Amino acid sequence: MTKRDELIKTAFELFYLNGVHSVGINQILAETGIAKKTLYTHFASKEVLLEAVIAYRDERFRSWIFGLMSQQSQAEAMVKAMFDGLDDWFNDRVATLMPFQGCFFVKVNAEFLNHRVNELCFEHKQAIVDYLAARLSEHYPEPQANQLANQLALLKEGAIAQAYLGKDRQAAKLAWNMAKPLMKPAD
Amino acid sequence: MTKRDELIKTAFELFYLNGVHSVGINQILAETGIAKKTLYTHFASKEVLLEAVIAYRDERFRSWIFGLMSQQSQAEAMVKAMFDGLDDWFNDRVATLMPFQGCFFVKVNAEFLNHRVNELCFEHKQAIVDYLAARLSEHYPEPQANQLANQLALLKEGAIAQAYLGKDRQAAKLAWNMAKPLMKPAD
DNA sequence: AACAAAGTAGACAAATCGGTCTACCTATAA
DNA sequence: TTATAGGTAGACCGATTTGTCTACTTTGTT
Repeated sequence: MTKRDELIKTAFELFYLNGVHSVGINQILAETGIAKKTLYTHFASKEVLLEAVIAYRDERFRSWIFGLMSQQSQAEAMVKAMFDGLDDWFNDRVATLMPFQGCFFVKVNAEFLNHRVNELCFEHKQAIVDYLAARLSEHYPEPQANQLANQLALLKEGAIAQAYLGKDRQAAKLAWNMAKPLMKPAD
Repeated sequence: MTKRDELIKTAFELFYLNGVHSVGINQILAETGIAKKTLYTHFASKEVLLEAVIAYRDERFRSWIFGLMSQQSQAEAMVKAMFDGLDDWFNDRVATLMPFQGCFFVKVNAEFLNHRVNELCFEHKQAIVDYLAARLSEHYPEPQANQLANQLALLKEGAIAQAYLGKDRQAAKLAWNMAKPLMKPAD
């Protein structure tokens, strides 16, 4: 792992747990044992580092969840794979992600206003809705496929919120119980 | 309005928009025109001020939404009142709240870890689930009433998340569409 | 009238922030 | 061999942070 990757990974862990503004550059350096100059040769500023961290988490999260969903060809099985994946995440059975501490993008988004990172966080969420809509459009006519994608995205966000702040680690199962009847009409 | 209340209100507005750690004490003082010493006679620290701000928002939000829900005696009408209220909130038709910028408690919670404010944010969310469960227990047997309360809370959190980060101001309507069939079994 | 509480204005301290810089040390590739 | 890139250690800068303090003024109550 390059120094650059080490910095991104450690910065993500600290940002995810404590928030972006609570974590100083010096804390990241102390944790990694990397010199300050090295950080600033790879990243022009803390903000640029944060953008790289967002891209890192985005890639990791999406390839994980899309990997699960892409293994299923049927619409209902695909959606179930998503909620089963969330259930694994909430209960710390996903090694590739960190121990569950809510949604990183929701957290980062909360600390900024009218900022570039807000757009990056939005794009992550939008990418998931887009994937859902694209997959569902093979099994449902429009505009049902699109509406269903939005319903499922709402259930997914609700599950994450309830699992984290609501401390309900079973929230993914509850969400799937509500999602299942929505899938019935077609498929 | 006392100086103390002015400080709480302005601090809330700034924290809500920009995040707690992004807003300095001096910024709150400049906005209110109040002297620094006055702030520290009312609040021992920024943290104590934040706790007062959380209590302020908690009281405002709960009395608003419970006020809407308590006007309805039927279970379905009560729940619809909640989602109608959320729809008004998302679309800035609620004067008593601020222009919609997501959930304050979710945002504050994101900036802290293993901290007293995390507990206060949790308590706010729990109070709403508790109210829902109590009202529903008059119309549904246990454990259905309790499960329904958790389902509705998940839909509410999902709607807030989608309305804010997902930029879907119609999310409350979508959530109510999913909530409505859940109410049918009894009532 | 007098006293206590609450207010203002702002200097100040100590710590921390992001970011720059110097001086030196590898490692690799031309 | 030698140049170039990437690395370390850490002093340093200016700005900003929370919080304290002094000196003075206003306000309300007894």
